[in-house]
Amino acid sequence: MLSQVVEGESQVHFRMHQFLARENGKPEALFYIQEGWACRYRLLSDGRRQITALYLPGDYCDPQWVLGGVSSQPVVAITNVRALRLPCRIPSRADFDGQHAFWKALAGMIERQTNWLVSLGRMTALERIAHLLLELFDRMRQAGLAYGQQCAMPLTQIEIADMTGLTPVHVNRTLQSLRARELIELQSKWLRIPELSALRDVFAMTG
Amino acid sequence: MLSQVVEGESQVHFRMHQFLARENGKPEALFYIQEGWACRYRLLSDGRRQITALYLPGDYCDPQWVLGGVSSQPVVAITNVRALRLPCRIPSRADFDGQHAFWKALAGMIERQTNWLVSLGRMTALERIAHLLLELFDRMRQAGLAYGQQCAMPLTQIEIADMTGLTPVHVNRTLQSLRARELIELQSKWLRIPELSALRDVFAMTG
DNA sequence: CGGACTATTGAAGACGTTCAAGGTATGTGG
DNA sequence: CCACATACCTTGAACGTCTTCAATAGTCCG
Repeated sequence: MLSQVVEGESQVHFRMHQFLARENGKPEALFYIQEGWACRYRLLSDGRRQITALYLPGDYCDPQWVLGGVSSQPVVAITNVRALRLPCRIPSRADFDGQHAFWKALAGMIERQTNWLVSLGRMTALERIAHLLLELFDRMRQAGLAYGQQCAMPLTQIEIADMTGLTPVHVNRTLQSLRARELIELQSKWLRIPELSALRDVFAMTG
Repeated sequence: MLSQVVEGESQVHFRMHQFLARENGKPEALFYIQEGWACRYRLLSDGRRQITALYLPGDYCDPQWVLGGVSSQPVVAITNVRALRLPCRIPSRADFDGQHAFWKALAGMIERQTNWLVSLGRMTALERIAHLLLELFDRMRQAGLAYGQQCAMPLTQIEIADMTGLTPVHVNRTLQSLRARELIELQSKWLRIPELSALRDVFAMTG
């Protein structure tokens, strides 16, 4: 149907490890993720990697592109991804709902990025990983992708390390510690949080 | 003159340690900083603090407020501050230049925040502080406030610690190391960088 | 001049890293 | 269906960066 292809809007697919955007290029499109996970990251010349954003179903990737900049960091698919390809500019003013939703999404991304700064700067390994898992579970729940107390968790421990600023070895030991305290169950890419409040007690945020 | 007070725009002053915004409140105004430094931060319940944004002359504080959210973090003046108080919404569409400049400012803040994630997550103390000082010098230069190879640097070592996720003690030792290598001169709130390229070589970024 | 905040120094200790090895899952082709 | 390769996970031991605690000196400002 032609009517579905409004302003170049169309559905696209990416395979695991495929790039949605490369660095130093003008992003050619804005993607509305419908299924799968992706992430933005930066590499240092000696191989150290820091993931700087995670895109889940329902997220725009990357919202800041509409502000007119370039994509200074690559975005890669963590799992297979199905997305809507949108024109890379501020949503039409006629579409008030869409515009409002988009600004809200951008504000949400900034808010999460700020929380992440606190996590990386001032939290211990245990707190960082608890914080990450809680955020992921919450976002999956808001996307309607949580089932009871569990949700999919496709990240490898290496990817968790690259998000939390730790080494894979220490991520492994920290996850074991969380498991031993019965705060999480995590196996075969599936996360279960028996008691949200118990996991939240791990870190001590004010406000 | 009445014509200078357009849409409630007016000049305001804040003294050192005075709040421009408190947490969990709807921000009442957007501030265009004309003079002085301010910062946004979060406190953990045990006293740990992480600064999550720094506002220098020429910056909007806080750009994300126009996206319609609440200010989830307090903003406090580091020095005395003189600012322009603007209505807290997206700049008028009639003012194309202003609008464009504002989006560029917002994009710049997001970009810096992203770089900060890399710094906190994957860089050593030496790299983090070199990175911070370079960013500050660069922003001061762009604001026309650098004189040759030097600029004002009103931050205390405690504030540097709260930005870089380190302890004040370690910040002190790391600064001494930078001084010993003759990469920086820093005394009485004044920073001099003899060779930008030498300081840049401290950290190894790709891209 | 006195008080408070900031900077500096030393020594001991903790958290996380590094290196290395072995074990477990997952997918692919024969 | 099994064999094999690759990636991921797990474990141990030694090490290093950064923290913590504590005490002293310096600076700013009323």
